[in-house]
Amino acid sequence: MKLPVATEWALHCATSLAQLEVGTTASAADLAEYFGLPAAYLAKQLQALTRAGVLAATTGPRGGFRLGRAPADITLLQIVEAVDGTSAPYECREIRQQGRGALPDSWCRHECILAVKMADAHQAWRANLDAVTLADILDELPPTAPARTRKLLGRGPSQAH
Amino acid sequence: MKLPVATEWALHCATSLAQLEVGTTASAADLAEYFGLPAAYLAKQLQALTRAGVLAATTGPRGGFRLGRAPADITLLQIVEAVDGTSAPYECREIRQQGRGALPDSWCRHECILAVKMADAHQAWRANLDAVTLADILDELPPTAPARTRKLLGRGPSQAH
DNA sequence: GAGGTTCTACTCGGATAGTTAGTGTCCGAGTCGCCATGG
DNA sequence: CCATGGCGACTCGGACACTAACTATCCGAGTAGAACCTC
Repeated sequence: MKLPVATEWALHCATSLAQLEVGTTASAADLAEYFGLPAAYLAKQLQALTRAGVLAATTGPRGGFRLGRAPADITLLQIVEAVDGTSAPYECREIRQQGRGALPDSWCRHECILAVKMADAHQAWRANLDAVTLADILDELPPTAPARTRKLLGRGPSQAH
Repeated sequence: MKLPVATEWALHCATSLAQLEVGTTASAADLAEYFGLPAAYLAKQLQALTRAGVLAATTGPRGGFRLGRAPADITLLQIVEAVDGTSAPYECREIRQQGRGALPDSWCRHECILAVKMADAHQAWRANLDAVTLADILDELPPTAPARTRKLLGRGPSQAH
């Protein structure tokens, strides 16, 4: 059971984008340079986050990614499942109904107790991540962090003239 | 994040072995036929369970696997981590200290808050599985299940003469 | 008939190939901003 | 000087190779049991 490495990338990128002024964007290349990551592969993950509604993408010059919802409405679970998928790690293949010792159907009216317990644990994991929002994360950062992030990463909308 | 298919095998094999009389063993080939699984690969997983102390192995004729401890002292977590390893699914690679936006060391005195939250969720998952023992599972099975399992799978110690 | 010995067959255990999912990369479609041009 | 049209560059989006882990398999070391032989 191993989460993709990109999970960490997604969490940090979302946290950084949450620190920018509303209306401000950062391109995939900017974020890649900011964290020292492969740009193309990071872009792939940001696309997944966009499909999930966590981020919103704008094309063209001065375009890039920004948060798709308010930080208080984005949970860590949504970010993790956007890049890793929503399927449960334990998949019951009903081996109790296979082989020489296959149980009769009458014994399988209820779901396999082992699968239930594994699903319960997974739900506990999900609930734990779903209880933490990006707003909660921002509260834990040093007060000077947003200003620093904006300086190094932020890029405001067209402000010429 | 995906658990190996062998996780289900391990859980069901341990549950079945827990239903046998004490002193009774079942070989890897027996269990493989009982569940309709590839024998050699299943044996590899049973070896892992043996290394973890969940099972105990006996070689030679009439040998095989049996529970290494009392069912009440074996938790689902021990079985799962025996086959999947104990490493956490989320591995923090400290990308906050890499790239253009690398944070200074003074900001990294505490562990990354995101890594903490991910670790918390993993611990919740582990605690959930560690709270369920094989004895708990046996209590949930139909009363007639152990007799059936013993009949189809069990193979008592030498009873010749 | 009893004991010892040998032998066989069965067990686990680790080392060796094949296949799927994650990782990394590339190129193309679309869009916004800038610049030159004309009024 | 201002409005407009065209152009260019930058952006995301999806399609194509490469690597690591899980899956599957084989053969070898060790041991308990049984058969056999001897006394």
